[in-house]
Amino acid sequence: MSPQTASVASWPGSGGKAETILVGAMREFLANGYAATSMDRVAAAAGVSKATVYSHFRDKEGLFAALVDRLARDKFGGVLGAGDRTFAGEPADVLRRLVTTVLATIVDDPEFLAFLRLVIAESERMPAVARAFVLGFDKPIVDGLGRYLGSHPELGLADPEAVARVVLGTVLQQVIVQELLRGNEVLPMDRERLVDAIVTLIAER
Amino acid sequence: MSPQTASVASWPGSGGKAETILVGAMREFLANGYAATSMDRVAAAAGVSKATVYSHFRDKEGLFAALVDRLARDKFGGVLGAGDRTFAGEPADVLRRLVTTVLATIVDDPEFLAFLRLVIAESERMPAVARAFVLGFDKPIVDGLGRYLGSHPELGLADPEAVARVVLGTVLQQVIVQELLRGNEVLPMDRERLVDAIVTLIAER
DNA sequence: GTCTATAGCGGGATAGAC
DNA sequence: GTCTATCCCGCTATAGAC
Repeated sequence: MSPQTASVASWPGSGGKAETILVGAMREFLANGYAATSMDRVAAAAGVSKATVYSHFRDKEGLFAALVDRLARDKFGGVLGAGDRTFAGEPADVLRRLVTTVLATIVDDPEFLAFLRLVIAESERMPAVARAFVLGFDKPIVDGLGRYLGSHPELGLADPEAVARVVLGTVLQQVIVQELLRGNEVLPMDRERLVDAIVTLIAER
Repeated sequence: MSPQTASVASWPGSGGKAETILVGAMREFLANGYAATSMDRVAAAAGVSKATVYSHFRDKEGLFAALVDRLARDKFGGVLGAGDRTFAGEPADVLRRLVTTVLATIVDDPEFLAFLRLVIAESERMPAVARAFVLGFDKPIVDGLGRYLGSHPELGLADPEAVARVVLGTVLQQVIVQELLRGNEVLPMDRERLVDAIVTLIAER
């Protein structure tokens, strides 16, 4: 309906407050998690009263669902936003570009990191959110890269889709262990070494 | 006043209730997360009164810390428990055995899965827990496998430690995407294909 | 040590004025 | 639509009996 950007935009009939509330809710939920976030804090963060929050969203779960929907739209576009150019060129170049881009997109975006943590944290109680994350984030990468690798028989890959999982895993490991779990403080690993390693394993020998 | 140390206060067979309380707390915290778990539910799950819980643990945070300590001891031993035999033999065999064992250890243990989810969920508010997880789980695998790969120059790996991260990432990806995020329902992938893929990439070509 | 009972507070959600 | 004020419940933590 409304292809919105990240800036403040109006929603027909809402006077723009739903947007303000969502922004406040985003800060609180991403910082504290679902259970530890109170509707009082959401209202305060948005600069409105609690009753106003409830006039725009049915309850806490409804607000959270709207927030997840919004974050999914905002964040998933960036990863494969380059479109057809993402999977164009020599395998080594494509792999290096894809891994570097995905890593930078997540690691350098604190909101994306907090979003990932929140989705994992609530995956048991909100499985629909978890599935939406897999469909919007993991599936495009695995499918796109799997098809690309499969279309290059000179790589000699018996199971390109499984290899795409290895690539995705390399990225996820860096994001989760080094960033979310603060592994950088006790078990450092530069992104560049990881990129070199995965590119070499698949396309440069 | 009471036996309130940071470590486990009693053992099975010692007749203590701290053990019973920890077992009840484990079920509740692993199922509901930290904030959504109430001390009433912990007491009920353990079959004691709330005051008894507070006589053995200073507060909710202290109980949680003792629980994490306990889970770390119980779970981290299993992964590399085989000891020296873990990194003995031909690279392809070692890799296949290691990945298969670690995957089975985590995926087939709902408690380990819930523990991992909990550690990620609370990693922002409890960074010490996150670091302990990295040191107890990731570091032994990365260091051990990295040294092993480095001691086999016939594999032609320029950066064995980074390759060890790729292996760890392959495992983590399967655990997080397929199990925690329920990817199996929308984006299936068998463990065997993943194991074959990573072994082939590193040691069989 | 363990219980029952309760203090004290903050949570989600709503009523009613404007 | 938006506010203030409030209801009612469940939470953490403790007091006091035994």
